[in-house]
Amino acid sequence: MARIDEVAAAAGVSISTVSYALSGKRPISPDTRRRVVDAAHRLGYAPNAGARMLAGRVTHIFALTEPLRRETHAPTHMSFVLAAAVAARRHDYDILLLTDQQASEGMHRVTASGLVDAILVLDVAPDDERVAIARAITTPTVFIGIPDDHEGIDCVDLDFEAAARLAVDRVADAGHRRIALIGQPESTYRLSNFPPRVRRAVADRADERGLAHTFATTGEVVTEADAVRTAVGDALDAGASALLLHGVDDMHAAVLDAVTERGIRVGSDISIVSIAASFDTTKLPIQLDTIPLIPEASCDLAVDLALARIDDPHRPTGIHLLAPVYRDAGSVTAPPSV
Amino acid sequence: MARIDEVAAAAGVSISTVSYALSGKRPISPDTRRRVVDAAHRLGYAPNAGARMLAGRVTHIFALTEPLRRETHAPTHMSFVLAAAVAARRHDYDILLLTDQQASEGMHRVTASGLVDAILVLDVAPDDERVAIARAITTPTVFIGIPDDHEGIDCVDLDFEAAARLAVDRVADAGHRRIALIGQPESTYRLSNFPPRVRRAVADRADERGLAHTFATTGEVVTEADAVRTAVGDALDAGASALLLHGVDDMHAAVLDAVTERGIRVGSDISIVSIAASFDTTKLPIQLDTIPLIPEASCDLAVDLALARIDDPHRPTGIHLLAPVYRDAGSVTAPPSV
DNA sequence: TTGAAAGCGGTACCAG
DNA sequence: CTGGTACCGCTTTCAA
Repeated sequence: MARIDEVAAAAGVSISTVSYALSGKRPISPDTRRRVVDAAHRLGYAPNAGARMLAGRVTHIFALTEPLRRETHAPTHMSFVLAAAVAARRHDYDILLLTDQQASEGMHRVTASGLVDAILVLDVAPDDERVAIARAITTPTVFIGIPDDHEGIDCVDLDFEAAARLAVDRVADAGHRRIALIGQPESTYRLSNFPPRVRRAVADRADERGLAHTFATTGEVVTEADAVRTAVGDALDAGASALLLHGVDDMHAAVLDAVTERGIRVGSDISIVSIAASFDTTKLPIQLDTIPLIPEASCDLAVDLALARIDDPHRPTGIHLLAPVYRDAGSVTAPPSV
Repeated sequence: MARIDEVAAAAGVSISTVSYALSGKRPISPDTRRRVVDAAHRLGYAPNAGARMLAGRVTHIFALTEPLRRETHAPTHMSFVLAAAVAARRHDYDILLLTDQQASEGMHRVTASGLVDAILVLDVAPDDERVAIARAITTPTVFIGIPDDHEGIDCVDLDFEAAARLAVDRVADAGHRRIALIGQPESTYRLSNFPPRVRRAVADRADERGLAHTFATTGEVVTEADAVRTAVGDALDAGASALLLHGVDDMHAAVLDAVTERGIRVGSDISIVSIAASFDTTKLPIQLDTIPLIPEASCDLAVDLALARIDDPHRPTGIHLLAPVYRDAGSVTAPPSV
């Protein structure tokens, strides 16, 4: 807990010089600069957080609201939290946790007390209550995920439509003429924002490319292995030679099970692409081509957006989409010549 | 972002009166007190975090170090984070996240900058590197979990030995004479601190109670379904009428599978108790008697300890064990009369 | 029971 | 290129 005046004394300069030498906010001669840095290092100096928050108007803290609800996929969620923390630290920011029960109370509180410079919103729901709060407070807020009503707020997410098109193009280019999209449970298409968009984007692109296409959901509310089996069976019976997957890890596993059971080999008898998977697909028993939803990418961009808005509170808000990336794992090949 | 002077003006009192009226640190007439509270509420006043940290010497922030590594059981981990956040909020504290890569750097940084009042350590390993750091810094640090070398540090955890004894007593009281402990994978008994203790406590208590007992591990490094099946089979062949389980969710599920396959009914043909499960056992296909490891209990106690140490930095450190609680779900009954 | 004012440890402006 | 110093907003003595 060394203080700035101790560093100043040790370096034989004034405290303002120490401040400037360390922040780099005004030119300092290389010599003094070194003396200051040395002294600071030697004393283990770090500016007092409270003093910095008071004097500067910057806290160097982001709040992270995360619902932590039961239905949240824990591993995925953890990756996002970790990615957010890493991205924040790269800019000398720390992460303050706001859990669900405090979503509203917490966002208001950190704003009123000036505890944080910006708020990052995780695990965004289509009708997320935090949208209203974000509009009501002055603290810059960035959503990682896109709610239905996103007027006037900053959002970051994967470009799902582009991802869907990329997947269709890939199998079309490989020569497939009949494809099937294996999707999420029924209810998801009513409750969530993106599954319907992916579905439509796939259908539209398939039409453009002249591909025959089918679509199937995989359960009612949660993924059901039986429903997946049926969906895969129907797709194959309809003559599909390529499957596009959009869903959780369980669904992927069930698809691979169903395919394997039939003695069909992925990457030769059938081609598969996973769209927007947010889990670690390399843990699946068979490696799949993937257009992943990458937590690091989303969080990096979110942090950049937050910093930009802190810098200029009046810059226009908007949705920022991440370009999809295709990860080839050999699960797409030319269709078997019939 | 109303300030204290605005509240003072609105209430017609001095700044210091506002401070005292809100903190309750000195007697204020009921009348002025109400006026102040009203004004503060009306203006949405919250003390500026930076100013409070500077002037008082209290940040109202706890750091939470969490490794977030791959082998961590994500759902369990999330429960602990949530429990810590809730416990902290009850005392007007927020949680600042320190992820793995920053474990050392972060703990030093928050200490040097006075960003937090105390540090909570999650997901403690037997040879945890954070022990050394905790000793080197002045910030009060509480471990949720007990490392091998815990000299001079504060730790909180379930009393595993007591839990083991409780489990043995329960089945012994129910009339069982031969029991089996189904444990963790081999490597865990070398790498981790508590599995061996549970094993020994079960064995000792069983001896005291005159019970025949066996023990089996369930894999090499990770839980293997086959190993579980074998372990269960051996136990039954040896005539065990009660099983004690100490392991992860997968192991529990595998045990229930193995038992069910044999047409044996839990709670009548065989009795089962789960010891120190940190996951949600109610999600298992069959409800089991449990002596759970409760995140809320651990975190509440950890926060209390942290506050106590902030209050008195010189109080003696030590291990604080939580008394085990038996949750009856009907899976223990008298052994079938042969 | 209340008020005035001295810091807390930085930042950044104003000088030089 | 460097130094002096007026705040930042609150807590907490010291006085009344």
